[in-house]
Amino acid sequence: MRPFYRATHYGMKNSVGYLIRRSSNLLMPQMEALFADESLTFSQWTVLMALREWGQSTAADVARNICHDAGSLTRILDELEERGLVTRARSETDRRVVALTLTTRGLGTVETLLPRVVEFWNGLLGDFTHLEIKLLVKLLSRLVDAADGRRAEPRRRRGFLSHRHENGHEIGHGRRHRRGHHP
Amino acid sequence: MRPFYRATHYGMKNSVGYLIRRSSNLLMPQMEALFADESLTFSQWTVLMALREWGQSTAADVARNICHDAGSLTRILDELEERGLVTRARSETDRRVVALTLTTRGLGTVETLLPRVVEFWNGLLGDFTHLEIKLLVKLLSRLVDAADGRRAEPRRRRGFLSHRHENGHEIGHGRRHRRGHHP
DNA sequence: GCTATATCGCTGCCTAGGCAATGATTGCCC
DNA sequence: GGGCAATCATTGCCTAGGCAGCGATATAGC
Repeated sequence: MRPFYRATHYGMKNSVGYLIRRSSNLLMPQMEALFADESLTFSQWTVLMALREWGQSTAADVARNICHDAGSLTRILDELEERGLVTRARSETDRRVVALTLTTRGLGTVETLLPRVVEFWNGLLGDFTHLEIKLLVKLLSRLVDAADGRRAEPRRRRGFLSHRHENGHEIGHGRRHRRGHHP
Repeated sequence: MRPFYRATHYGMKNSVGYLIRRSSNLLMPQMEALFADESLTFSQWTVLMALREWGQSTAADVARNICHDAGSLTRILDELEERGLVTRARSETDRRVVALTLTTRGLGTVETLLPRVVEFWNGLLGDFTHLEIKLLVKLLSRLVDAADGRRAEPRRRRGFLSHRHENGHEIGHGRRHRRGHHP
């Protein structure tokens, strides 16, 4: 395949990287504004969505799915757990693993907020045809896949929890709210 | 226009927001890896590209163009100036404004790094047809425009420097390298 | 059974970047 | 021509998130 870009013609206007970054920088704050009254971060929202969508899973899996730092995710989960939106339960079959579940309250929050998100996107994409949106989604998905394949293969394991539904018992013994908590 | 998304069918796989964020999170680190030996941040790179592309402009304009926090940009410029890649010159016609110019060294850096970037993107988009890439760029541009229009109208002024080429003189009197420098 | 290696969740540390406030300017508008 | 509001670059403050390192556990090789 003949290459698309040439050094002599490469500009920001036709650079996918620049456009991605710019749209990300523009969109994330606008998304967060939708959750202001629930004081949810966009990252927190994404975690809730991920759990709703893929059901029970582990922190490591969620981190990979939403492409987020695992260490940072721990702290997000701390808060979500404290607010009663998700549940952590240590797995019996693999004691390294903590199974995450959306509580009914957490699910409720998602269902409450979802209409706003949908409305936001419908408004934003107001003068895109359905075909164009589908195309955009498809192209972006392929881009993500390509970018994902380029990271030195942290192979995405089959979800260990996807077929078994038995899981351990509660372990919520007093988590600190945030970092920097040193009495 | 009939809306595209519905709350009942909204999932991450078909969500533009999720895809944008994910690709951004995936791509930015990979881009930065390209500049590791020059120890350039992706943000720094973007600033250099912006200056190369739009010629001399002001910090505020660059901040808007690349959609970056102006305060943070000051610090980026501090470093770029210290490394001799850009030049700050206070404008004579509007003394609030500092005109930014890419030095020859800065331009050289861009020219050196550009082939890598081009190669990276050509590789990443290896199994996209040219038409698909053009389509992606066009759709993303429209998305950016839509998202940009939604921010309460911080009206993008005509570049004040775009037609006059006279500008002030040097002002590089000892900038601190980084923040937190308080002797 | 025993060691080496990988993965899990978690923590401390550090930096980039968002936000708000500042002082210096400019232009608007009456 | 004299305020008033907007814009500029800059700064300090604070937080989210990337990174490296940890102990616990699991797995593979022998």
